[in-house]
Amino acid sequence: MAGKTTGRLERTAASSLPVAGVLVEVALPAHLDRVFDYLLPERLDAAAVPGCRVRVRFRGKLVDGFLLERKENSDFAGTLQWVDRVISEEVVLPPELLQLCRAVAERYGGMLADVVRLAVPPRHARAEKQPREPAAAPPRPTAEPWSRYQRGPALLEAIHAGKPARAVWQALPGEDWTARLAEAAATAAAAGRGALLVVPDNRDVQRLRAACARLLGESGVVELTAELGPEARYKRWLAVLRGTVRVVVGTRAAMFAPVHDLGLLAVWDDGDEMHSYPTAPYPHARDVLTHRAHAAGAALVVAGFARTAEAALLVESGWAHEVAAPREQVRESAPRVTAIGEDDVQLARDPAARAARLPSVAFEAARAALKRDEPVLVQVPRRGYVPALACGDCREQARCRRCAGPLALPGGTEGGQPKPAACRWCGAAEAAFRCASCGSRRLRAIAVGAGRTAEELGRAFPGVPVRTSGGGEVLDSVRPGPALVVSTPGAEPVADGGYGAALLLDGRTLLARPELRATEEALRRWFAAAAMVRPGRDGGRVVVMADSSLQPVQALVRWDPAWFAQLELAGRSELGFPPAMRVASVDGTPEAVNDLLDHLDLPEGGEVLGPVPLGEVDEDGGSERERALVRVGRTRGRALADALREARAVRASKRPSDPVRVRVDPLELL
DNA sequence: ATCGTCATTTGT
DNA sequence: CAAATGACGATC
Repeated sequence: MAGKTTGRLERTAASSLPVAGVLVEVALPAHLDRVFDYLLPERLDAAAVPGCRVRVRFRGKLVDGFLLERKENSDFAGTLQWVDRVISEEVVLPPELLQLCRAVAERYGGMLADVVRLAVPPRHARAEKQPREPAAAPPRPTAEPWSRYQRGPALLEAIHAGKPARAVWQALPGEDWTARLAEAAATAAAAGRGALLVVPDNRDVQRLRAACARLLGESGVVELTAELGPEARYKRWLAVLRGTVRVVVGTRAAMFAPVHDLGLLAVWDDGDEMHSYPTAPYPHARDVLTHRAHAAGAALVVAGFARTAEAALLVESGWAHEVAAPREQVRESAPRVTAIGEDDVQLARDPAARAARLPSVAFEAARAALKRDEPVLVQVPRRGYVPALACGDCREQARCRRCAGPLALPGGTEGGQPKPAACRWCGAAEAAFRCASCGSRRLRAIAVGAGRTAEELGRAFPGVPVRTSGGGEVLDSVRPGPALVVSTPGAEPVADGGYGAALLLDGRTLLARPELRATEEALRRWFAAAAMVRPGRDGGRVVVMADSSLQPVQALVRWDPAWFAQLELAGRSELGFPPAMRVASVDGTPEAVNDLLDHLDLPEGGEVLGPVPLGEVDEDGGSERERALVRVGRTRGRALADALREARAVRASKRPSDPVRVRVDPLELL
């Protein structure tokens, strides 16, 4: 190979392993998702370490890429281009990380370059100059707090022993889950291994990082999120890559973090859709961590106050053990939950509460908590989540005649007609609205959210401070003492000592949503809020505005997330939905979707559902999009991903065509 | 995608 | 007969 010539100037190739396999970092069509060979000049021989970044000429232009391997020969028949330069000797794509990226690309039928882009942050030269200090092993924390859970101490013991324990952890209501996960991470670190903890959002990252820092010291843990900014992000990522820090806390952006000697991976609240990466190939933190645990022989903890059908499947299939507290312990810790259905609604007698139109049970629960100087959490739908309605003439807010809750348009259609207005609290439909103050029959949409609810509640409890959290302004915590805390789901501030009561006002609407995961999602939000309320024996109460005969409501009342997750999983199995089946969605113009399906070599036993219109119809109705679902048995997932990748590659190699979006395990099916 | 090459069409 | 347009197809 040495002495090979180019047209103009002669260069000498490295004497040993002169061929470099390079993954180029440019947007390429699907059929070009592969490694390209280049010739390595002698002068770059020492610097060209597999895993480093290089610059090469591709399509005549200089582009960045990753040197994946060095070899003696190339299969390429044409003349190889030269590697232009080695950008940095830092090995940013070590073999284990490359393997992970490959596995994820295969799992999702996506392109390796797309996954690598998610896994390796953009380079920032200055960040590479930081010192490399080795991380010291911290002391092992006590496993005592975990003894409330069956198999809890055993889990920590396994983590310490470096065994690949796999657990679905059902956190007890009121549990300081950040402290528990920090203990688990510190246990791994004490054994000289690394830990990666993935949580839904930035606020959780901050809390969990602080909890870890208490056990590991400020330098013993690092946070990785997308919000960090290029330099800080790369700097911290490098510290992880170099093994300078053992424990990583982050959002989904951290799911590929190259933690050394992985001993523990954990995902908190895996039902939160923030765990799903919104860019191709749309990997999900739970799935990626599951794979990593398997590949690295590390322990895995899938945790939450609620439980997803996916977590239930991990338990049911015997892949993971359940780490949960005995029933008595659950009953001890849980608040008392009351459901108020459509038929049970009774307005409070208290004139102030009547003015705020609060049901009496909710009013009493709140008043009792406030009397004990405890804060009350009020969970309301996200702003703009459901457009509320007002009288079209006098602008007074439109009210349910049964319970006086706010009326809203549920959205969606029923028999071709838009659904009539319905109460946001009790769910009763209102087909013939008549304004209580002026008698008008006209309705107009208004934006109602936490602000309005807060105002109304304030009137019902004069003198009690009202705080709101959600939308642009999310509170991290509230001080102990009487207060009304109005929050949208997911934005609930932490209350030291817990809330005295929680009112979950969005019941029916949440449950009525058409999505596959609507029920699971509603229950997940309720559990998250209710878990912040003090135990029932200390007076803690939760009032949920939903019919007590519904299964998710029963699950909340009995505090049994596992039971509901099992039912949900059984239901999905019956319908042939994930996670019981492996499903991929194919979105695009009707032509594009059909074209891809034509090229698809469907795995054995697979079937195509649809395509169906995707709702969002264009102004002129011309370029509406469609979605088809492709479904195979759970064990055929890999075959489906391969078939989808192949179909896209064949399609892409032909003339430029409309793009299709393919998602394996999409969060929402329709 | 984007940029070549080569064939075909179009203009004078 | 040259310039302009367009269809492949390769991209190390």
